[in-house]
Amino acid sequence: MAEDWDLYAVVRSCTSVANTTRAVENNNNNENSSSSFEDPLACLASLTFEEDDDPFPFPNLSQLAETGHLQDSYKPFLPNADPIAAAAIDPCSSSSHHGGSSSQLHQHQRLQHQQEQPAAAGIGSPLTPTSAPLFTFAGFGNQQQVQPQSHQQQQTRAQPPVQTPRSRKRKNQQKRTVCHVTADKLSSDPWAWRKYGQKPIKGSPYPRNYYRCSSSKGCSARKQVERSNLDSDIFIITYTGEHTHPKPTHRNSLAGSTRNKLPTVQKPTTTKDSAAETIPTTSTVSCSSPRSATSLSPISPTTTLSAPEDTAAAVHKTGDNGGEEESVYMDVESDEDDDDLLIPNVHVDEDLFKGLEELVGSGSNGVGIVPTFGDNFSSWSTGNSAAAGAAASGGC
DNA sequence: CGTGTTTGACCCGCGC
DNA sequence: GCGCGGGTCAAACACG
Repeated sequence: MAEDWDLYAVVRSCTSVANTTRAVENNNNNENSSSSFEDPLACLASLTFEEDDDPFPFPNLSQLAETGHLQDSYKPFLPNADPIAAAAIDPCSSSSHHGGSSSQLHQHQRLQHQQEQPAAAGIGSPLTPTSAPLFTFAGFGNQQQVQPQSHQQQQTRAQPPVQTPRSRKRKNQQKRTVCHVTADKLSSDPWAWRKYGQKPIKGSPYPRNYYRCSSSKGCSARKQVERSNLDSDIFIITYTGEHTHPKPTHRNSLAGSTRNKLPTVQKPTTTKDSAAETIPTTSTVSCSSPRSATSLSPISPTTTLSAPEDTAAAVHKTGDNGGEEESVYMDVESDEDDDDLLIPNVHVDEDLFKGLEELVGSGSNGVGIVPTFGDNFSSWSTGNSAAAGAAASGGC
């Protein structure tokens, strides 16, 4: 079991975790972000974690891939991926995805546009739909430094990067990594995330969820998850801050993490138009948790799945898109100076989902098997919410 | 008891 | 300077 988990963890880690810093550096060296597209696994080389830090040294993905198992999973990330699918998830549209809503993202993206230099073709791809990286990994690989939007502003303001009492860094001052992932692959990373807030976003029917790393106190890593209002199948994950600790191998306690709470009917977050959907990125990731583990779904840690009504939709879309394009696009804003452990997208084996879907049935909520979003997404509708979540995030 | 989610209130960055 | 809106806090509650 443990081994199985490890495998998942490893795979996930490999697929998803990218060292921002290194990735950036590496990619910068390549200058040609597209290179990463061409070699989806290339990004793995830039994985962030030190061996010491990572209890699960990355296996030979290439080998795995050769075996075919991963190959299928990664197909989508391969160069030959279907362009159409790419278009579907066109990162470029990210700005549009948000609709005018997430201003930050917008700004961020705008900034990107502005600041992206020729060399930045990589993420730039997101700018060019046709060339847009179909998948996530490309994104990872393409992580590139983007000046936080407000750098300029910050300079002008000459505000000390001092944290406010609320430890709120100036907007855009933090490193940010934006990922676009499909619902079924939403969130999966080895870290444990704890939700600390949810806010309706103006202009977007979906609320934005705020998570902070709960693996370690004092860890400043945070992530925001919101649905694209243009494509409900796409989730926009924004990582900020850095993990100040190695990837969690296990959690001290699973209490609460595996709660089997019924989906709380999330009342519409006060916002006017907010549909109040909570994204289940759940946080909890108990990697070594026995229960979470594989027993349920080795899905991604904070996996997000689809909401009941969306469940089918999400699945369908996925299929429509060609299946699996994990369309994840991610761009990174970061300084190269630190060891970023920004969490990247994790790719969850599509086959797994397919299998689960089959088990559950398209219309079903997948009770007991496949975690699905509650009506509001705030919690797993299945009884295994936590487990699923754990699985999701921990790769268990 | 420890950890997680929910959610209203508050803080404050930012545009006007 | 003002107001909007995003980000965070923290109490209440749930779960194992």
